[in-house]
Amino acid sequence: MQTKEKILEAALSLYNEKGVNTITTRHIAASINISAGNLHYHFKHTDDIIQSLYNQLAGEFDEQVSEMESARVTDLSAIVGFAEKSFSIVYKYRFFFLNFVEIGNRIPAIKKAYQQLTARRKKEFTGVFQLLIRNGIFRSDIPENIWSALLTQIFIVGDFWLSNNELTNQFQGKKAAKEYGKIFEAMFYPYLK
Amino acid sequence: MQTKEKILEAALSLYNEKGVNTITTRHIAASINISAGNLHYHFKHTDDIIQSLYNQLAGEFDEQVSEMESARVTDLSAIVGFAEKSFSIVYKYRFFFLNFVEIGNRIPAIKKAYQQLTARRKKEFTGVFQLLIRNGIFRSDIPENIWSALLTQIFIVGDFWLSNNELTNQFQGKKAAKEYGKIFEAMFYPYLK
DNA sequence: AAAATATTAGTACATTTGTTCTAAATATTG
DNA sequence: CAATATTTAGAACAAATGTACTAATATTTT
Repeated sequence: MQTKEKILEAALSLYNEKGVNTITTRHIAASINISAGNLHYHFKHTDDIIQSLYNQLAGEFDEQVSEMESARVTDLSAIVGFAEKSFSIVYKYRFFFLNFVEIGNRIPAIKKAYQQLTARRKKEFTGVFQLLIRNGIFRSDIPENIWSALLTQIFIVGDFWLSNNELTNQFQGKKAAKEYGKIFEAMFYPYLK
Repeated sequence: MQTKEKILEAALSLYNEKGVNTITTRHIAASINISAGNLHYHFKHTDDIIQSLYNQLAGEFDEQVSEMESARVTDLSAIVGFAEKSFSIVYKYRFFFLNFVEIGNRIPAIKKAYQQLTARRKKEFTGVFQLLIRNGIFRSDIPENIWSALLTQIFIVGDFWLSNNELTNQFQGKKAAKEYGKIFEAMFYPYLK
């Protein structure tokens, strides 16, 4: 494996484990037995590492939105399936979501990219909702502004379930994604016909 | 005003404005024209300042939960009222909520206190839900696990609406609380009879 | 194989930060 | 008013951090 990849892999692992603010380039370098100088040859600035990891994350989300685009959504299970995939991406890159605001402020390009990604995902979800209403899965008596609010709720829960877990339940490892998956799924229950 | 109070006031203001991680004790001291040495006479450690601010925050929340306890909740407007109050407390101490996980990990006493507070608020909300079902405001055909999931959703949205705003909409000042208040209120809509 | 290029370790430096220490000034108490 | 305690400013320090620089080594190209 290339040094560059090794750095990214080690950084992700350490950031996830100890938090993005406690890990320095020296820690990352030491963990793969290279010098700090070498690390900075590959990534001039620490933020370049974080940016690279965000690009990975965004790539995986993009892929998932594309799948959603091309899939034929006929019932709730499709949404649940996408949610599961989202949750596992969030878990994989959890250090971002546990410090999202700070990272977004520190690296504006990340905030901007995230906004675009969110806009795209929102549009996708709106389409799915309309389809599920037409198919008689979702209630047809819900006003537009409630659907719109639901979308925001979905994104808040989708982005911050991990933070809630960290602060309260502290389910370990993949169990967290599983438990919060159920909570996420329950969001749709009262909208079912 | 006592120096100690001045420090807390300045810290809250600067933390809210620039984020808890970019502000140092020197910044806080400078902003009220005292020396860093003096500041550290009043607060030996930086974290003592944050802890003090958390105690203030928890006090205001406690007060609000107590009100909820004693109030006679007969319709949704009561919940909305409590939510508004919560939202304004969150806004007042926004730096916490924008970095909650990190602060909680850095100062375990805060995490612990927050968990207890959350437990108390959850119990309170559960009581209110039951009342509203009995009063025919909420639907009576919702299974227990869905109510329980709703509670968690409520706390996630209640704690992280600000983070979502920071990352996406960026409503300024009190407008943010107002807009997200609407989104919060909408959470209850599909549960209404 | 020689030359050019890329990669690496190690050192060094400037800055920042939390905190401690000292001595002066101020306020409080007897 | 004298003694005592509190508060304050300012200097000083050690540790940490990001990153630049240098020289050696390894790899690739010609």
